[in-house]
Amino acid sequence: MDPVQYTRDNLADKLRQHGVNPTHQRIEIAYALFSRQSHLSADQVMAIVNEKHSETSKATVYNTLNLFRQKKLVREVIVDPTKVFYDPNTEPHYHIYNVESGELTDIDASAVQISGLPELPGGVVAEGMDVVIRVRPE
Amino acid sequence: MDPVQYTRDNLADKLRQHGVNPTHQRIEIAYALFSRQSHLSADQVMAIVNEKHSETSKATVYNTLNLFRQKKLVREVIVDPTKVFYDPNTEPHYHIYNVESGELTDIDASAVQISGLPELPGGVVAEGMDVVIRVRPE
DNA sequence: GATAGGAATTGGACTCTGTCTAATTTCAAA
DNA sequence: TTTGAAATTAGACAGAGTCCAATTCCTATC
Repeated sequence: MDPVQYTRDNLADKLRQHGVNPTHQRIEIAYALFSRQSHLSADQVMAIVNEKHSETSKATVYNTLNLFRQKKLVREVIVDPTKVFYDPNTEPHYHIYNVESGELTDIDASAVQISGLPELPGGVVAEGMDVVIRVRPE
Repeated sequence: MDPVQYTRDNLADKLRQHGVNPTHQRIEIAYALFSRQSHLSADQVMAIVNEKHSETSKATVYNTLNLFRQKKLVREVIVDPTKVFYDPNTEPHYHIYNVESGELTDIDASAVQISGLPELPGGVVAEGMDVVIRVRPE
């Protein structure tokens, strides 16, 4: 599957495999997400990418994250009403969301069994299922 | 349980039962949500409540919806990255979300079985679980 | 009825996330 | 070297939601 260690080099390949032209900015944004393997908001991506020198604009960060989503390099996680998180893990999995701290943790989907879901209404196809366990400090 | 027909009168009682002082504006907002039994955004609530005469400000709509949520009269549904929906159904249930149309449909939770979820990390308690099936037109 | 005081409501300014646009820069191919 | 499409950019803009100080509304007490 994916390499153990993400480098700018193998990320460039990954982008190409998904039909994304690997520019400097796109590689840096991909590196921010994949090297951490964590859920980042556009804001956080922006801050990481511009840590050393300002090199990527807000517009590019948003353009790129939307492009990555379309090309299925990342997945959106919608749990916080104020911002979207981007998840570099595109394997089926679920989330634990701490509503106080905003912390987001993965749950492996392979162990989870869900049964008894109804038929979908006619004319639509499932795109995915999100499961979020909302928790708060005891 | 809840009355078959919601009236402004029995909604005032319902508010009181949840520790909410039933003012004119709060009753109208409750009526908008409960009489329709559908998922509304703050914007939609605002429009409904001010349909005939302008009688409730934006600040009050937001204040009231947040109060209703705290008092567990309604539940937030977070599926659309741009706005929160408020759901007058506080029984456990899940959702089908049409990402094209924005349409939100309930799934009865009692028929659904979910097993194999991991232990929660220490120091937190579950507040609820959201299940959203994202669909799009075929 | 009059008054007082806390609760609720209000307009409007403000913040924040995300989008849009027109101009500029980059880059690869010829 | 030229050229043209793709990518990036700054900054204006849009929409959801919050905040705050001022006003209005209720209710209890006299």
